[in-house]
Amino acid sequence: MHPLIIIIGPTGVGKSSLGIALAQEIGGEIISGDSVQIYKELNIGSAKPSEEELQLVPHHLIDCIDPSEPFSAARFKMKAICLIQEIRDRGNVPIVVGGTGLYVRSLLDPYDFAQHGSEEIRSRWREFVRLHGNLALHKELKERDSETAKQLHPNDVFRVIRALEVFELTGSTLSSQRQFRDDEYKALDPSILYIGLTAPRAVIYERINQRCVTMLSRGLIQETLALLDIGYAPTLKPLQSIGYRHSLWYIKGLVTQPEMLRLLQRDTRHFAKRQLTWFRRDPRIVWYDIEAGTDVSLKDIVKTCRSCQIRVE
RNA sequence: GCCUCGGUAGCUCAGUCGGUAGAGCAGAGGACUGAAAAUCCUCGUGUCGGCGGUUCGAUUCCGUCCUGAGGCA
Repeated sequence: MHPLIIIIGPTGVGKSSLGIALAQEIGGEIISGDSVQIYKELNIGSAKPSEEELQLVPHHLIDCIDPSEPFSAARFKMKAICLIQEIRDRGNVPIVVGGTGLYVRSLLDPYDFAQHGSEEIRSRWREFVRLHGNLALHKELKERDSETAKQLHPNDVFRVIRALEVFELTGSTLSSQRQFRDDEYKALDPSILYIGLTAPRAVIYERINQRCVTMLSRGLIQETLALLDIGYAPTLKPLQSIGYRHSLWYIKGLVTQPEMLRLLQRDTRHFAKRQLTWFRRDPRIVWYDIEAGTDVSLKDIVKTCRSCQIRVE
């Protein structure tokens, strides 16, 4: 048996605490599937579990990468797969907890991140866009990989450049390297339990609004200032994420604090909606509504664990 | 009580020299293969405050009533 539990869901529904409770219940170790909590120093804004919570059960891939170090879905996949094996070897149950859809999905479906990235190639194309515009860039891709070009909107410069980069690096098209269609979901091994945590939209939004207020009172802006003090550049990728981006606007004097809060709340809500869009179409997820009460969910989940032969104490 | 200015999409408002209306914000749906908390696409019918009148036709003009803000008593 190769037990694995995955907990996903929109931001702020309580994935972390469910993960911890479940890990304590069945002897699990947590692997974070979150693209921001992985960074050190980013605590308040990433809603990282507290020191005390992190002590309760073993946590991995959380609070472990320097904010200046580039990270990616590819690196996540590599590390997470090793960790899952190690945890199983220890006789524990790996529990992946996180809201970063691509990261989590990369563990379940045959995503091929084989082609290495090249910052040099990317910046060359970025310069091309600056000079000739989105449409010209898209045309370049069309000439090399019309299949992928058809799937990408010319304004999605980010992905168009990635496709051009892959072509340049490998000499073959991204479309020919695809191993599955995006709407294909591989059947899961019966010992994998894939849990989605959710709530009515209004509840999710209310929790988010409240959590943003709490983040500010806990010192989100001070945390961001401290990062700058240490010497981290405001242009670093992790500092462009929700919360830190907003703090930087405030610090630069672009917005007032009430305005910053408003935008922080709005962007977090939008983010939660995107997460739901991503996860909603995955038919393998078993959804639990937190309105039913987390305790009840936990009991149900443990029961489900037993019935699908996941080793439980 | 009188005068003035308002009452149009969930919110703030624009507009129609009379031919049933449109922006921003909020919201919704979707995409997603090495930045993914990123990046990107799509979506605006609402008794134009109520009731009458004029008109072929009124949200637009007139009357009246309700209602909000301000001013004068």
